[in-house]
Amino acid sequence: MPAANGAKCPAMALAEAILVCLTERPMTGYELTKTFDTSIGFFWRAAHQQVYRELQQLRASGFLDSEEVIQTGKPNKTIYTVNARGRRHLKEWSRAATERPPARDNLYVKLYALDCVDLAAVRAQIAERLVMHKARLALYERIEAKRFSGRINDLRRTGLKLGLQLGLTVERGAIAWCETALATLDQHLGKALRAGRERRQKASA
Amino acid sequence: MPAANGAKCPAMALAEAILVCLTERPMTGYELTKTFDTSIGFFWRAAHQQVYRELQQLRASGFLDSEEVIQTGKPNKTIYTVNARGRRHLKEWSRAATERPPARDNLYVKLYALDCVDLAAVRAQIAERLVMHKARLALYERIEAKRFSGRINDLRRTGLKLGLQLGLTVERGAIAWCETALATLDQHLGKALRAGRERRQKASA
DNA sequence: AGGGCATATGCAATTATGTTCATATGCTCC
DNA sequence: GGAGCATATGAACATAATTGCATATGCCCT
Repeated sequence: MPAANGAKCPAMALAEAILVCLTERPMTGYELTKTFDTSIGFFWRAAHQQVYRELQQLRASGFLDSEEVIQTGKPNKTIYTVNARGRRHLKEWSRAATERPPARDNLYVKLYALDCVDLAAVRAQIAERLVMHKARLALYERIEAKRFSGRINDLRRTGLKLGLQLGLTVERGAIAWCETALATLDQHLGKALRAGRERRQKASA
Repeated sequence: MPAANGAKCPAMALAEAILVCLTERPMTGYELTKTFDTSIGFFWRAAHQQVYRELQQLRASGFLDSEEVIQTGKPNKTIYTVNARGRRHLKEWSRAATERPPARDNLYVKLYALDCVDLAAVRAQIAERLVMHKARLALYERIEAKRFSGRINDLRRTGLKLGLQLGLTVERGAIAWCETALATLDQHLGKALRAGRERRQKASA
């Protein structure tokens, strides 16, 4: 299989997510992995095994240069840098249309057949989501206040700010929805509880 | 490999998405495929090949009963029904915690390194998304008006309405964000245009 | 002395998802 | 008479993502 393919720009976007991270600064696989746990990890997750595998492929494709750094006391590390070809590839890839990916959220599937699920369990799952969305929102707000409060001129940070704003919008919407959903489900659960109490009273009468 | 596994409830949720569809009514693979193009397809997509493959596995796992219907003029069809075991499995599965899946949207990756992309192309992609989100919102609003306007009592339709409300929230947020993003990018593109004009004027002077 | 964590990397296997190709009939439209 | 669509199904291949296993050192805490 030839490594070089100029024209074709397929999906496989973990590769591009890594390239994009490395345009900020050269990094090791280990550092990249930590990035996929935090910043870019907000919308794209990858385990360290995936990162290392993809790095090798990107180097084989000629998009990355690598430099091994000998260390004492710790294992040696390899620092990867996006080269000119990698940057060209990224710009080319950015021109390809982006499809909106489907949500593929198990919670939505459960919602789709609410009469077939364990209602109390699903309620609890939505409550957990609410906590998570609130935590995420608080985090995004902290980042906004700390790093994106003033006027922003450079393009790089403009993109990051837009991403952050998208995150804020998504979390706020999700929080509002969770609260509505919990209220709605509680009505149904209350009904079930009352019905259960009545049955038990009749039985004991 | 044994088909029966009571305790284990792994991810693999296309299977559950199909089960959930079939709890509404028994269907053929062909009908299911159409469902994955519309209603459940709003958040979970699957091609007919995936659907047929999964149906066979679900039948092998003992979650579905199947009945072949001989037809003339058209190919014969197989109608699948969720049996008691399938329903038990679904209820059991509904109890497992749901992780929020990562967005994995290429557009966000491009946003993440806005200084490395083709800015005009990305702007155009956001504009396309805006059109798509507006169309989707309009569709959801039509569905809401037609099928979920009055009071809803049964659990099944409550779940669907909650899903619809989530969709409305998501699309409205996305539309607002796209409009902000386009305005922001236009400032940068305007700047670049003006700079280009100045360069050309100096060159011709 | 042993447990756990941070650093640093990677192979192998499995699961999940997506794409290409294949088949077969009858209808309608041009 | 051919193009294209609706009906109806599936094998085989290809890509992507997750999970289990594996290694190695130094530090801190108990």
